[in-house]
Amino acid sequence: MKSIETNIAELMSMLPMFIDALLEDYELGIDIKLNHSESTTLMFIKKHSGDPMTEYSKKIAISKASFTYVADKLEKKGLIQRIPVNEDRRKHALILTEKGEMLTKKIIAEHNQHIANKIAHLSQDQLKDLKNALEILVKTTDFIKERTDTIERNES
Amino acid sequence: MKSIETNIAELMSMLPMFIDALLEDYELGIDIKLNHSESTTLMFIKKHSGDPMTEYSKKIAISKASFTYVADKLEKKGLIQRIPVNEDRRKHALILTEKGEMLTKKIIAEHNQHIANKIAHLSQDQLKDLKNALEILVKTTDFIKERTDTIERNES
DNA sequence: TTCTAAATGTTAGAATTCGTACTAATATAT
DNA sequence: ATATATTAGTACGAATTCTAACATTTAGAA
Repeated sequence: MKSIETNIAELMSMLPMFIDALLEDYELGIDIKLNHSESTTLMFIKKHSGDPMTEYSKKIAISKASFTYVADKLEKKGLIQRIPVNEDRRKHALILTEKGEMLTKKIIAEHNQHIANKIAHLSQDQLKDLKNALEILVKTTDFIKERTDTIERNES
Repeated sequence: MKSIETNIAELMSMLPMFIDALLEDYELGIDIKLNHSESTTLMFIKKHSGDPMTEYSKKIAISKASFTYVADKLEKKGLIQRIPVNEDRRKHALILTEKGEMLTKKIIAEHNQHIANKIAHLSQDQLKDLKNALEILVKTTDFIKERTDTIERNES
């Protein structure tokens, strides 16, 4: 009999396949070429604008160094702007340009539609279960991160 | 009021952060250098040995072209072997070598321990909820994949 | 203060992944 | 039976991500 922790560890390994299944065949019908990191970044900025760059790099789960590359590309395409933060001159907040705003609206609509199509044949009960499951993961993420932060503070 | 499908689409974007939170600081205490794709592949082969390469590439969610690179590295390190499949000579089954078996045991133990540490402060109820949530995602993955396969067959 | 440690973002080069095209083998249709 | 389409895996160049090292700025301690 495996422990529940072991069960969870094993189930974790299936998550990339879940994400892949839901994003399969996802292609943006827009004129500007954007990869997944770029479009996801735009969506995060639209949802919560003006955060420093490291914040977004954590959300799309790439290193801050890699995120510099993503931000450069989005800036060159005229979709975002780096804004120096007065209170902390190390930080650079990101905001959408006018062009970025308009494009991101389309991206979000297409993204939501794509996912909706993928789960269109699920029953209402299955949809509710799926939504609840994802909410559990979000809560768990917060819980783990809070704890991690606390530990790090105590160590210093 | 957003539709449940839209809620799900938005929640989806948090999954990479969830995975990241649970794998943070994960380092293998073994003498051979392995990246995440390599160690995950070994664990999948140990769990279900002898599948053709494409099967594993789907599980770790990289393209089959990229998986060739991963398999090459594991083979050069003496951890796996490509075995030609008689019934279908296009396919190459993967199996662990003796060395690969031994190493993968350690990897699995360390992986499970790492996850266990990350969720150690969750209550029993939280653990149950998390396990159930992950199981829902696995079921949903299967459901979506079945449906997709059916659609593809009908289109041809 | 003043020294030290930590955080933010960038750079450079290596490692990994991707997209496309290709060969070989199999499945399907006519 | 033959032609056509699909599948498994690989090769190669481009794109993306990573790690390590760095400058700058801020936070904390002595």
